[in-house]
Amino acid sequence: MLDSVTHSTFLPNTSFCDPLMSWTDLFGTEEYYPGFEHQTTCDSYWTSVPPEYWTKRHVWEWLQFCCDQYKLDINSISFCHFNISGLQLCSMSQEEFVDAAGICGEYLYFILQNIRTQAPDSSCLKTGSIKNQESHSHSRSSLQSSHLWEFVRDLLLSPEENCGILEWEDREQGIFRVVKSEALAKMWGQRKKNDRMTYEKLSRALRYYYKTGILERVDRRLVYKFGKNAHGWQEDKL
DNA sequence: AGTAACTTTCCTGATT
DNA sequence: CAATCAGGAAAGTTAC
Repeated sequence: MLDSVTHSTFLPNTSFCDPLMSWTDLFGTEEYYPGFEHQTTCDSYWTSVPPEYWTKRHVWEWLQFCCDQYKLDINSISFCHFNISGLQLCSMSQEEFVDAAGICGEYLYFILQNIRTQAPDSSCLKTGSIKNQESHSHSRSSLQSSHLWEFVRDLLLSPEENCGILEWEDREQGIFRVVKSEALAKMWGQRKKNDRMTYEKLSRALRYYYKTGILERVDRRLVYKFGKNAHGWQEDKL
């Protein structure tokens, strides 16, 4: 399960202050978190907000991020144990992490402790502070590294940004419909800073996912289904 | 620096 | 007819 994750990935010298990773990337727009950010396209970094101040939603997004980033098995995580604020998260012992997420719990605990020690670290704050966000806006953003299927998934899961572009056809089975194809393409293009994106091209990329089991073919126009290798979309796991 | 994975671009032809 | 689907091919990009 964790063969792709070696312990060295989480050694203390591993930086969790990745300067390419923004708070927005991890936690979405400021609409959810009016207390943290005030710029619409802010690029300040998530380490600028200590985990103690995270909301439940932040905690959930962080778990998802860890699964995506470190290839942890999302199915081994009991999300109901993590329906808690950042403050509560920080008060959890390593044993409690293991209880809630098995072997992944150990890694999650370790990652969290790294973030906690690095979030107030001056070098992180220096590079990650809101004041310095302008310089980062010119650097490579991990927005560009987000995969298409994750972008689609996250859009599906955030009605505020969705604007009726995507909608669930069958929530349990992970079947969804592209309602506004051109709008979807435009939004994807926006994320990739590519104004030549079209639904034609986007759908070609989606079709490649059939091969890898991220998506499954549905014999209906503009309808797709998450495959067994897609994760993070299931309602009861959120 | 090299490679593999992923995405974009373009295309031909089929289907709705 | 216009939009979408299916993939092949190849080039471009990103992550490691």
